[in-house]
Amino acid sequence: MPDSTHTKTAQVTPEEANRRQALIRQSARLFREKGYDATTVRDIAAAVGMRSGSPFYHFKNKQEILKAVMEEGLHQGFERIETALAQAPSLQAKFQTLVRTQYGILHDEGSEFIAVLLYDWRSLPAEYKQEIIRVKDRYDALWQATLQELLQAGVLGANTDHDPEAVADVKMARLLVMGAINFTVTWYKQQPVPGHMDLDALAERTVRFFMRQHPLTPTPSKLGTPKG
Amino acid sequence: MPDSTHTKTAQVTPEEANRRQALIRQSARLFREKGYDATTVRDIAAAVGMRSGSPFYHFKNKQEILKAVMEEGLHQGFERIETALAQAPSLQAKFQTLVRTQYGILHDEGSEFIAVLLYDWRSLPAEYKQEIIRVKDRYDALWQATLQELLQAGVLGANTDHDPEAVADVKMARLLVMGAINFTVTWYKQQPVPGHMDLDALAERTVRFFMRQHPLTPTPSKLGTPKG
DNA sequence: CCTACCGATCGGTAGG
DNA sequence: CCTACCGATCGGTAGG
Repeated sequence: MPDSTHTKTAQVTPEEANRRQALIRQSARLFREKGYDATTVRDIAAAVGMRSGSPFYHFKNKQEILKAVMEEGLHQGFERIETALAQAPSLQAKFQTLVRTQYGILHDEGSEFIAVLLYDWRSLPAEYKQEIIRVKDRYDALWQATLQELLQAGVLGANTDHDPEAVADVKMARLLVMGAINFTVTWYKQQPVPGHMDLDALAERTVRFFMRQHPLTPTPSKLGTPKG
Repeated sequence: MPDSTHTKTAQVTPEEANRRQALIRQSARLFREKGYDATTVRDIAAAVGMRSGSPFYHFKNKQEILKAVMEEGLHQGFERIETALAQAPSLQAKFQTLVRTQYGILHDEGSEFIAVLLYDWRSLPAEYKQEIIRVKDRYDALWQATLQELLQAGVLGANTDHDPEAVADVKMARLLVMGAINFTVTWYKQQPVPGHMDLDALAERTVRFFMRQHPLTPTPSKLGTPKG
């Protein structure tokens, strides 16, 4: 239908971009639901009203669709988190909005991209992984910076007997906190039931578990500190 | 080779049990490495020195192999955790051994079963899921009991302004702590490099992040408590 | 547990 | 983007 001379690397029509976006969105939904391997290209084509071979007009192969889903998730997520952080009035609010935003990214309807990244990372070819990691590093850096501030302020985690400057400690805190939150993709499910814990409640409980209301005066450490 | 009249539901020879165990072990290794879907029955057969059709002498289908892998993991894990808890001299030691043991279960060589459960849960048919969940509930109960004690003692998490009796709080704490630990399957990798963080160090850092050395006197809550 | 095999599915392509 | 199709792979089975 598009009569433009599309040489694939040249410009794409807005119409083509739309179709491509539809494929990415529906693929994310299907991957999240059944997994990358269990989703066939035929499933994806059917979800956007195409015939089985047509997705390959937009993507070289199935793996490129997966890569596109993950990139979309990281870009959307980065923007959402950056915006949220910019509006937070305090350090405590930064953490709260970080957690709440991440839960939205993971669990909002139509936002299945990052869950797919978490679930189907193994299915991504090694070459593609490198490209995605580069974007993911920027995403993680937003977390890292905020968590470092929280550690320095002495309001994150159960103790203050760590060196708040130590990158290793900040990184460990990030991996544990993000791990706890990201792992909710395996057990949390939104439900429109009155008594059910919604994303606000989930975020509030998470924040309360990880963040102190008031800074602690450092307690004498009972565990030996390895060196230095 | 086995000349016994094996009617499949009747008794199995020790030799058959051995072969079955070998299939489970090698399947776990392959599933962990490549994922359930990406592992073929031919891969599994080759790993134990069988021909492609022979695993079906021991298992009705591929999904039953997955189920067996998960069951094996839960049984082994339950025993390891139960034993470890029984030997812990104090409440603090209980948490430390719980965390360290879980890391062993997730990352020890030859202990890929639970990682497969975490990674490939989606691939398990619904009927099988129910059976596995029954065993998993007992496993989680060991954690739940210990975490409840820790919350009551006021040494777990960043705050004490929760009701230590509230089951919902204990459950949330368990999901967050186990989530953080279980999520390490996505980023932690054992390496025999001198400077590399080993499982002991990983456990120590985790414990230090989640557990206070000394109980806190309850701080006045700044967040509104929803009801009651 | 092997041999020999099948039916179905699936990613991907040629040619318009 | 459709039509028509292919080559390969894969889970699973019959029959010994």
